[in-house]
Amino acid sequence: MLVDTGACERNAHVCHHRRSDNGCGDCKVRPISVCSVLSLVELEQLEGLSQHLTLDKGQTLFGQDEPASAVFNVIEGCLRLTRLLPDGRRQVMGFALPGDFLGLALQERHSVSAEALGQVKTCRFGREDFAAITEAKPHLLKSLHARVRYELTLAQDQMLLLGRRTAEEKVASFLLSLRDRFARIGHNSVTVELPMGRQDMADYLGLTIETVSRMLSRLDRAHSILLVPGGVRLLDAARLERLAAS
Amino acid sequence: MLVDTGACERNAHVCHHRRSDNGCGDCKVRPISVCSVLSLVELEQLEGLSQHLTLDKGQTLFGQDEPASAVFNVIEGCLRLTRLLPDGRRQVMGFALPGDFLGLALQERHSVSAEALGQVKTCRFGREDFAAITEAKPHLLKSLHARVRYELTLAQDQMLLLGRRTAEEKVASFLLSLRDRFARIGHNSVTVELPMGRQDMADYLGLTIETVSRMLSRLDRAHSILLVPGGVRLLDAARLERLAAS
DNA sequence: CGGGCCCTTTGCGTTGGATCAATGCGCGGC
DNA sequence: GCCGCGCATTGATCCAACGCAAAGGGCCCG
Repeated sequence: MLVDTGACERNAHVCHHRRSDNGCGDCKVRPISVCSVLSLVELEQLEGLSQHLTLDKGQTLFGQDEPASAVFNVIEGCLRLTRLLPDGRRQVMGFALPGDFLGLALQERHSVSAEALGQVKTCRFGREDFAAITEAKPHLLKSLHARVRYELTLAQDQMLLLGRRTAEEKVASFLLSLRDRFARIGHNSVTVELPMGRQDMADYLGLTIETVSRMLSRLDRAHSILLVPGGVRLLDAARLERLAAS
Repeated sequence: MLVDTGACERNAHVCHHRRSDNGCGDCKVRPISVCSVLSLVELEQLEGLSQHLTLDKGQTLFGQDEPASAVFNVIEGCLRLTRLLPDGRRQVMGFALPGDFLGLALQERHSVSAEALGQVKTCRFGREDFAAITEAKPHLLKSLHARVRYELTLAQDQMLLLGRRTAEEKVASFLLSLRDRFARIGHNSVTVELPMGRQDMADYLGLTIETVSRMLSRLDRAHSILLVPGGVRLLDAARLERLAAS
């Protein structure tokens, strides 16, 4: 559970050049992002204020307690959102996938750090710029509002999971929710990719790495899942659902 | 942790008569509620759409999975927001105090039940009515938005607490956060009132009633707190802070 | 293709909090 | 005042998950 506090990489690659090839118009995640409510004209305005930003595996998009100078749309890849206690205990607050919006809470300072779990592409907006846009566009505000409300219900689900579920239920529930999230962004498959390591799963579920590993092995032995490199194949989703729901 | 599913009381008292004595104009919680952003003229419009609703101890304002027909402002008293698993395990998602808004998530159905921990007074708005008001008043939407964003950060704090803190840290942290919440609504005192029972605290913190009791006794024995009927006197808040922060 | 690195898995002993079981205690009703 | 009820406390035991240690396996790099 203790993690090293090694210096983190911040040298993300910013595309300053005009994005003629991939503007907002043909953005892959537009239909599932907060931008989906904007018209083509509005998208063009937005485009001028945005920057593409690419991160490599392990790089930090922003760190806990840093001033929140920008917000982001995730276009590609997966990020880990973590909060660290002074003594090194860590809680993973969530994993951001394509279409997710980072900085919803719009606080002065980020309450979590966001780190890339693989190559990640994001769309960056300056905080001031973004505040101005939402001010001017009530339907964007409503879209953001709907998204925070959704995030709040997810957070409450997670509170129930952390407070009252057993290790096995936690792991089963995690695999299913990840499958559903991937399905919603078009990755429909019985094989669920796990872009995060065991330690990340453990810190997300309030467990230790050993317990996560043991529960995965147990589910594997029971033929509920099949452990494959980089992911998990769900063999008996119904059984997992029963475990997750209780 | 198992709770009986006895029939819950719903016969809340509704004031249908015109509230000449206590309109929104002199509402006690207005400065700290989402209504604080409305002008006096707007408040009068709002008043026509609202109903006062009084609950006695143990009565249910709304139940989990019921269609969400209304939203509420808490005026007086304290409510417990709980989510129940099919097998009876319970998670208390939070406690609502005066000034709090119930139904922020604006879902089709309530994801929690809300039960009065003592006498409670609320201000009720029909769902449709309320949606129409927020549609018409962007500053109210912004106020709600700010509130959900705040709730989201609270939920994340709670996730860290549930996932990574020890029993003693959980209890210390709970007492401090309750003190702070009471302070914000004017109840400034070293003695923190505990309107909820031990079981409620346990279900909020992901513990059992016995563990909560033991931790309170331990803090008492260490002279960090003093257990008094109906509450707790914080004797060494600094020590509690150290425990809570780690 | 071999060595080193890092992550994962597994075994085994430990433990924090759960569970079980009394007992205590405040409060309302009679 | 005394009884009964619902909650809270305390003690004794248990067990799910933790912590440690060692072994396994994939992958990169020379």
